Amino acid sequence: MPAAGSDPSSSDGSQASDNATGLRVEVLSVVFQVRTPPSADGCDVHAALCVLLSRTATEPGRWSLPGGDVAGDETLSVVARRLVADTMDVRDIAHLEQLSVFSDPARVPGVRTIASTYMGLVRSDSPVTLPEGAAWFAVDALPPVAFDHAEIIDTARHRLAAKLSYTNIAFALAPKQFPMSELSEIYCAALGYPVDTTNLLRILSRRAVVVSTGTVGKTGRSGGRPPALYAFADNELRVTDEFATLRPPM
Amino acid sequence: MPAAGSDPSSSDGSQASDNATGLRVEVLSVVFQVRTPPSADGCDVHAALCVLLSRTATEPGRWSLPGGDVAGDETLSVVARRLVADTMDVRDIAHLEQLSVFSDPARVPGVRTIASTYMGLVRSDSPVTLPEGAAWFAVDALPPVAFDHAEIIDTARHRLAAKLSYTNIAFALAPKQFPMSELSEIYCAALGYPVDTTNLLRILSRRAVVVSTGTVGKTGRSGGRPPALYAFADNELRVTDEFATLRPPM
DNA sequence: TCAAAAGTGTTCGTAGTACACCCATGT
DNA sequence: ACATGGGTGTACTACGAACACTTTTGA
Repeated sequence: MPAAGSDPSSSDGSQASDNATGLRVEVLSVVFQVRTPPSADGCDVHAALCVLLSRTATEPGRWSLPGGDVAGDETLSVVARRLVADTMDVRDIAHLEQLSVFSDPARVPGVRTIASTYMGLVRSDSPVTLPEGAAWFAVDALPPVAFDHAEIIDTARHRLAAKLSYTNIAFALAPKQFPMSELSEIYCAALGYPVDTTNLLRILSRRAVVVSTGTVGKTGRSGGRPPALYAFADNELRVTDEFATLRPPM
Repeated sequence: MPAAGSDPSSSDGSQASDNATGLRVEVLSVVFQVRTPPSADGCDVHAALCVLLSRTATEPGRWSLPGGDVAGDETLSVVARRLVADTMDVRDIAHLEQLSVFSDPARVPGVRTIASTYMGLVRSDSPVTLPEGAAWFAVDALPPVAFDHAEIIDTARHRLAAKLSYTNIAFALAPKQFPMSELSEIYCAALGYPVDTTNLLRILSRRAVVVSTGTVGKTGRSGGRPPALYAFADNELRVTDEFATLRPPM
């Protein structure tokens, strides 16, 4: 009733102590890379969308997302980057963006913990070497994961799929230069269904998302015409199809 | 390096004390309603997208978003609803969803405060009576606002505009029943540009977002044919145009 | 019967899909 | 020369924007 409003400096002591008695804020990151999944036992050796996970110390047999508690005077996106670099040795995240906050009081046992989550993308040609206890998993073949991390990964998958269709977000999944067929495979892996390479080029060209570099690549293992190499016009997120409908007049 | 991962129970004491020494989590809500703005001084007495603000205690002359610190074992969306109800007497938020987390260490002076923000929508026919020190402001005519609240409001505006074009989110802005012309005004107010009523009906009908109720309304002040009344098919958020492009085959 | 507002129908442009056909290279 | 993969061109479809025209009411 008193118009305390949102002014944080007007809060009284009882709330501050509430914090001190057990509110924890953790940052979790869903790091994606399109790569050949680890368990290439036989046939399907194609590229797949993979997530970065590490063995959980306290819950044997379960895997969890990289992250940790908030500390220091850093923006949370900086915290997310630092934690992934420290625990996973992954330092070249090409794009990082916020996902939801997960705040269910029962999401983890013990101290009430709120998770602020992020999605990070690593280019497919980025040479990552993981430390012990860390691994990539195809999103379609996840191991048992801790707490609500499966739900968080699912949120990230859907976010990525949605943004592929109306932004240039794939710049952070593809190498700096690439033949269109490779980009098509990346889209296919991230979306989960095939994409026509021909039309992909047309769409991305019209929107000026992708430009030709003029150079050509090497022809593949079994002959064929050498491909033209393309590159993304921007290296940061851009919305390329803002209004699906209800566009402003003119 | 040690695979602490994201397991919160594996964190050590230093981080917990870090929390205790001054990490605060606040929840802020951007509550929108399409209504006639307060300062109807003359001509433009049309409906506008308005935001709910209250006078700030510590920063005289500035207005701020409703909110407060996190306390108790509640999900943050419940906290947001409770805080708006307690401080603004607004209890019928038809839709509430998360916006971003704002975590710049310098966003408010004093104790480091992370803001988890929400957007709430109130139906245009909802009869709200605000307490002293609270008021609606047209988003195009905001008063001086505290801290980074202007940025938060801007984020909410853009989120709302985007979702109007690919979801049924307008169900939470419109009355339960309405003539199409009224819905058109609501879209116009929220988007900031005129919307063709004819085409709006066609689009929303095809997507089965809006259905005819069979009933007709009263004709307006200056004659005219009485309008058919429509209603939204759902009362919760639904994505109606998932893939702007790159649809799955078939 | 005239103005005002609602509803219907028509035309047009454009983006995206599907697919056939042509080109360049290695073996 | 032929298989293999890359690139170009051409319908076809569908959705949405714009706008003219008809219908129904109150004054």
